[in-house]
Amino acid sequence: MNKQEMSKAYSSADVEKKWYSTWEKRGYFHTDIKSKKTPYTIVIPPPNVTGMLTLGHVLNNTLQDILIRFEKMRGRNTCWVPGTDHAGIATQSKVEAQLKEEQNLTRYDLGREKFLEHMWAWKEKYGGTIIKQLRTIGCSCDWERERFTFDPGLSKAVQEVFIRLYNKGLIYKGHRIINWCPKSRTALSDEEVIYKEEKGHLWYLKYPFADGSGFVTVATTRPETIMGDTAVAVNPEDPRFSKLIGKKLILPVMNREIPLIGDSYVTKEFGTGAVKITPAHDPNDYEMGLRHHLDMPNIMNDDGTMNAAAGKDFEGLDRSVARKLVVEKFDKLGLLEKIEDYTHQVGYSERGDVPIEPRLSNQWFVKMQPLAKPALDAVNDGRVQFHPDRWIKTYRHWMENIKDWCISRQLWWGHRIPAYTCSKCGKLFVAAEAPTKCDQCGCTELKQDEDVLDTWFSSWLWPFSVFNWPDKTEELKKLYPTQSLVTGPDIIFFWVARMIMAGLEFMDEVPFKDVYFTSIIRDDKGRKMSKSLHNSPDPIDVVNTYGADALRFTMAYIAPVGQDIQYSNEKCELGRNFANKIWNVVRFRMTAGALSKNWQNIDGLTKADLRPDDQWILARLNTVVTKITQDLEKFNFNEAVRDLYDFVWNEFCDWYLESCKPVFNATEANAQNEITLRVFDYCLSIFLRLLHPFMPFITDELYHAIGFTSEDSSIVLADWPKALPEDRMTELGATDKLVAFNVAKFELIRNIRNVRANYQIATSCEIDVILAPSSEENHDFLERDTVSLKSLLNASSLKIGDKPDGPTGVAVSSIATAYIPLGGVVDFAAEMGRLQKQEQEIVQYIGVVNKKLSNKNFVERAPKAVVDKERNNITESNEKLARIREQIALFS
RNA sequence: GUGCGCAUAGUUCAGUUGGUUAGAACGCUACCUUCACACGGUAGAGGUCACAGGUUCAAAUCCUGUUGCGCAUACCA
Repeated sequence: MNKQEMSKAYSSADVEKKWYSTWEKRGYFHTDIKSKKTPYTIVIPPPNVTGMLTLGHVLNNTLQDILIRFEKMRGRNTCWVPGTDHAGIATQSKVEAQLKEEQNLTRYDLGREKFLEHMWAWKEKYGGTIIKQLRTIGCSCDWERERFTFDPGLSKAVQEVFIRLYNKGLIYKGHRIINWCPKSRTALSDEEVIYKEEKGHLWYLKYPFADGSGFVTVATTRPETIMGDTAVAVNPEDPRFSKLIGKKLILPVMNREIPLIGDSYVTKEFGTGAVKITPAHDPNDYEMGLRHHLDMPNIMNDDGTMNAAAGKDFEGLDRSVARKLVVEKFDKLGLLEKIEDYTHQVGYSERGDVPIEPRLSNQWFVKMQPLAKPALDAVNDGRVQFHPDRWIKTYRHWMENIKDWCISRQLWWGHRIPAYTCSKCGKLFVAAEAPTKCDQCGCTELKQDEDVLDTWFSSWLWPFSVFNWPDKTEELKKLYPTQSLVTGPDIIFFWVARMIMAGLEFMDEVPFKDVYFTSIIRDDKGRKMSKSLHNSPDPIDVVNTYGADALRFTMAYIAPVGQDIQYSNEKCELGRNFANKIWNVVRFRMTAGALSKNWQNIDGLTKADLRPDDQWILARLNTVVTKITQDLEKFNFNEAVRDLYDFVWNEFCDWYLESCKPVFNATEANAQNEITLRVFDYCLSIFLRLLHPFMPFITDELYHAIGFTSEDSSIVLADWPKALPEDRMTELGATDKLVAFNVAKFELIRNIRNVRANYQIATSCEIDVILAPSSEENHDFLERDTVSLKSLLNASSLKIGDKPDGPTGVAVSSIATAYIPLGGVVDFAAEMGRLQKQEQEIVQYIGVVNKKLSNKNFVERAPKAVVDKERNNITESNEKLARIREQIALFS
């Protein structure tokens, strides 16, 4: 390709499409299990199979891709396992809703078998969109290893785990109060309940004593449950009630006798000090029910409507309707004392978005404490590291207070529980296959449990089930444990903690070494992205507008470690502009001549071959290579991106590239040209590689365009740059001192340009410059660099010498005083003004430093290096001040 | 209630274990279509680092408290 073929502005669309399919076709992302390289594995947090790509996914997967590409370039045998989650409730609800809308059918109309057929057909047709979308943003997943949490292999793992835990006594069936979602009609785990603050009421209801001796008033937020009341409880130490304990009350509306009981659980100060007890519909009431041997009538159906036990007046009514009716009835009976406004937390079903109903039912549970202990240790002793590490506290708190995990769901889309019950004697069998007959009574009719398992019961096995555990596969042996997990802190309990438990329990090893928690993405007003707010941009639109590289780069740039990020599409301009910038660097390079023969290195070059700008950029490049590598090792993605951006734009383009122009443009052939081109190419090849994990598409395009790689290879396979050793840098003259000199030179140039700007002299208009160096050393340095200086200043002549006669503009900087002859246009007042402003600033600074140095404590207690530095500053500042005053004197 | 986090330029954010005169991007002002790039260049303006104390020779940085915001979590019906 030559420059003529490169458009002025970079256009991402064609480039991105072309490269992804090439990479995939050539098998770059497929892991060779036979490779001798050290493995580096990441398993993707499997998105819901029904899901569409969101910005959250973009962030999460971009960071994983950066790690994978970085480690691949560093010589690791990388493996990124992709896949999707069957997402029980979410997927089933979605399909049920669609079935209702399109055919007006419920899952019950179809029946279990037919409905599941429908589910699978739906999944084949609409599922996995997100997997295709991940390719659009450049994810280098090993697609040949794609898995699904409900595929046969993973189902086998789930079954195996269930049986093992059951046999170990860690899975049991229990009659307990669980969180019930009346919309999906299933039990939920505690983690699937989200609490929302709601403005409700506190109803004060009177319960008369059976003997007619007055009444007790209870305060409740849930009047609709009174039909299930089997007691009223008070604190036995409450003097208002203690003597009344044991008396009978009449439950109004139901006209049933219930006892007044004493239980220390009741808070005397809250409400009236008396609580209605509904054991089947409240976890605390249930506990109390057990303690006091109370009846536990269930008054609701599984869809949140009242059942026969609630009485004829209520049967069939929705819980919200029943609430109103109960209050109405109390009011009519004169038993409604008052209603207060009351703000409280109401538990909602995460997926169904309806208030959950505590419900007494038979469910399967995992005993968590024995599993939690080793998992807690693994994080405490650093076998698993969290980034940022403050999440350890959250993890610890949950693990130390862990409750048993309700794993059964009354859904159809999910792994069926491998438990069978004898229809005759009721004996329970847990096994992979249904037993042919009951070994207790000989009955051959064994019925499988109707329930399926919580989605997370398959997700928690993901880091090893994807490699076909429990089979002892080669993959499992080589690729487990994985290295890094990148996920959101919102699923620390759902997923991260449980994976650590499962890994230790079934593999005897932690599932990953590092967990990087990503930021939560908010809109530019700080609101969470959500469908209902329509503030969630479609990443695919963003890719079409700005390019995938731009989106990736911007995401990495704006995502701080452990902080929320505010996103808006416009921010992608940053990435797009940056892509355009490097595109044009290469365009520029194309005009300067053929690719250097030895661009791969700068071997053989020494100090004498290089211009100060070459030495400076090599020193900076070396620092940047080290810095970016460290940033990535420490998961400091945004720092790495910022460092790269600053280096490429503010150092390489603004200064180095500009300094190369006079060399490249020289009409007569010169030896310098060849050397400078080589340094240029060397730098370019390195920062394109550093950039590749962040912007894979454009970097490969440019790597090919310039000829750093052959048509049949790719930057994907290139080596990660290594910093040169210090003694080599010294040989090249790329020392700290040189860098300091060059930076001072830039300051000088800026000062002169400032004079230019003040006189409104166009950049295109040439000027004459005379430099009076402030020392012998600076003199030598500047003399060596006149070509570059001349070009950067667009000077027609540049001399080193004394102040010329006649009026001049003046720029005083640390290494030299510059005179710019301006003929008759010198504005004395303006020159004076600028010099005086400069004088004022420096005098102020000298004051501050002098104050420090005259402080005995500072000189005595501060480290010597700090004091010396300040002394040096004051010497330099005084010298500069003298020169400024000299100029002022000339103008007065 | 408890825990965690945040507060720096008009806006969005950097600022590593305390140590030059606190930086960037976007926006703003002036000039420039110069042969890499107007998705650009040059030069600028803009900050009492939320507030009040404390530790220190030295605090945006460490400690305490206050205020405001966000998140997580808890059985107060």
